[in-house]
Amino acid sequence: MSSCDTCVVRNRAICAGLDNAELVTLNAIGRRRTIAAGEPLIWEDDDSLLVANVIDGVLKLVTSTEDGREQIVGVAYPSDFIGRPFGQTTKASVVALTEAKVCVFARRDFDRFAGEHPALEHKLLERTLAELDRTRSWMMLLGRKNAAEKVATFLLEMADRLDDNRGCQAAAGPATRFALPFSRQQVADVLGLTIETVSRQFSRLKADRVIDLPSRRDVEILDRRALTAQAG
Amino acid sequence: MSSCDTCVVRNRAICAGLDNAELVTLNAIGRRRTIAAGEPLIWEDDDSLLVANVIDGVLKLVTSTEDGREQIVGVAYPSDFIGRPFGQTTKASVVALTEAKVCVFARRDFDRFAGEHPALEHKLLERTLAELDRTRSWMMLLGRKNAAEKVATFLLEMADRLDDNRGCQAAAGPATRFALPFSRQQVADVLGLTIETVSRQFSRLKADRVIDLPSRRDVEILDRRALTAQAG
DNA sequence: CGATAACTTGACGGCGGTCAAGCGGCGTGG
DNA sequence: CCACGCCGCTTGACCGCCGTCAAGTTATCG
Repeated sequence: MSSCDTCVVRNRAICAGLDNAELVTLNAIGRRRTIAAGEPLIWEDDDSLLVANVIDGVLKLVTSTEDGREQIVGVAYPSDFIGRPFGQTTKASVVALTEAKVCVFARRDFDRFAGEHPALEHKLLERTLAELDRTRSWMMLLGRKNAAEKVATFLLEMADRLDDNRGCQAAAGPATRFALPFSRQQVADVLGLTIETVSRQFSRLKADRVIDLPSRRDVEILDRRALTAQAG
Repeated sequence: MSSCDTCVVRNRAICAGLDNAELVTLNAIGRRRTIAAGEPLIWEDDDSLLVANVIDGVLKLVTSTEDGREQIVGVAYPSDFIGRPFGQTTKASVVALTEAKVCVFARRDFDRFAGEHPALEHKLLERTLAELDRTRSWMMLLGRKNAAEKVATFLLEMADRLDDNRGCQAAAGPATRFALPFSRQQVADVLGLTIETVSRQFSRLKADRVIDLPSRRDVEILDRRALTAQAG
């Protein structure tokens, strides 16, 4: 049963402004889909056929050059919107990093629905503006920060973003311990580094007792102050 | 006289969807302003008090670290929208690169007007989505391209973007000769390089007869094919 | 014509990329 | 239950690109 009634991101996603009648209409043109970790939802340079809301899980937006270099240009968390409405082609592939649940729409249907529902477009606009802000601050990181600063900034951002999805745990501020949804290679692809450099920076931070790495995917921030100081 | 009637970007900016009555209202809350080259319009971390449409000229959006490193995160050309509606603070300063004419609005006034005019919000959404696409492809450049590829990509993009503003010259395709609105340092700040590296890449391209540099600010593309090949 | 800022060019070194080997956790199969 | 292999990750050695520092050159403007 794929009803908006039971949707866990009902009040956070762009659907938040819609009334029940509108939700019924939206429900009729969308459908839920589960994507296994590592599976793509949208291919780079595809005709932009799909858009979607993330219900659960984490996905990456990635662009690559012909010779195989990759750059992760965005990460989508629950309640985030993915895809490119009102456009011809998407410039990035979307791939699930964890098992993910999404609510997908054919772009044509979504475009039409959006055109008739300004409240939805407004939500989408706010979200897009916020994403643009985040992307721009990431440009600063890519263009002007060194490896140590990149990794420190990354860990702090992960603590913030993953925290948002811990549900109702007393709005406890940023997490100090979390499971990375990224492999080392994917961290490298986010930061514009190589896997070896990322690994060395992680090891250094662990040796300096700024973080602990209880397992490959788990991170515990031991000294947030030190990490912030290194973030540039 | 600052009327929309005579506005040269009337049909390209986000105002394009508005009828005459709406324009009168918009006209009432906005005013034209001229900014000298090098002068700021918006300061980083300011309360987001202003938004604006670019009428003429080129402006940079720039973020900087406490220790003075700069990264240009966007460039605004005529008909582009600048500023951050619906938000608290802006994350970037806006500074004119050339003398610039803009149509400025108090953010509060603009937010209200936008809320009442879905057609305007729709235009703004399309524009923001396009800017996000461009920004993401720039992340690829910053994170994964080397100096030669960065400079080649930059020159090709400049040829395209500046071409858009040559007016009605028979839609002649990308320009082969143009005046950079950037100093060498600003090119470096766009590409995440140093001024010396930019200068060396320019010199190399000139020596290889891929481009000519008739003066400091002027560029002529002699061998577009070679430049494209080097863009990665 | 001189002062100043913008740019170019050269010498050099370090950060981070490349290549390669070693490690370790986990799943599979004997 | 243990042996084995695989894959992701770590670590080391080396080197090249590009940043840094410094000097020289060219435009621009009083």
